Amino acid sequence: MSRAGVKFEDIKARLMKDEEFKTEYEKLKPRYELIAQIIDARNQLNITQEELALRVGTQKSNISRFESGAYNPSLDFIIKIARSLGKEIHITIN
Amino acid sequence: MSRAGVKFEDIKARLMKDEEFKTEYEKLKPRYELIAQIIDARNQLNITQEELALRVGTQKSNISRFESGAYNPSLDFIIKIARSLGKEIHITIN
DNA sequence: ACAAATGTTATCATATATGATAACATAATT
DNA sequence: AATTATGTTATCATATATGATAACATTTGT
Repeated sequence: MSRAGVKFEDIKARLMKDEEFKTEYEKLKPRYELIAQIIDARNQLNITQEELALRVGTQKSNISRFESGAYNPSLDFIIKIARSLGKEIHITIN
Repeated sequence: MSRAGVKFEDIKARLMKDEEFKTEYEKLKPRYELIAQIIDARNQLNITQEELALRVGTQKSNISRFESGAYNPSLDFIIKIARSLGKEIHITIN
């Protein structure tokens, strides 16, 4: 159909990818937002990853791993971190 | 000291246990509150564990296991369930 | 009371989170 | 620039979450 350089198939593929990306992002959003809050809170308290690790009862490498968002933490781990920062965690769905 | 039947050591042990219980409960509270919300939402939609499992892409036994609170779910699992119920999940610390 | 639907529990296999240690990279301080 | 503090990445062992299936229990509806 189109004589221009861009083919529909390509556009569709691109849009699909955007959709996929959006869906993936939506799935990961809560995790990233949580991590951002945790990092903020740790910075507010001016404590290092190592100090936080100590309070949580784990290693600094695990805190770094968590803050990097590279994996899917358990609820307990999240709760422990929040509490170690003197924060309460609230989870709501709506 | 006391001639009564209840010994201080026993009272202390009891109080310690209460403290332990309280601490344990505080740790588990967010999990239970989340589960309660999930169960509520599922009931609102009038869908079975099996139907929810289908939407999540897992087995009904896993949903039952989750709703029973018997284990420590991953963040992704929680998010998937919430989304499958048409809900957004919000996690805040403060 | 019976049957069907729904929820629970047990079990196994597999994937992955976490604990733990060490090496490395980067930033901060002097 | 050199040292120290902080954060990152890699790796391994172990515990546990999850997928999956099946048997069982309980509730619901007729």
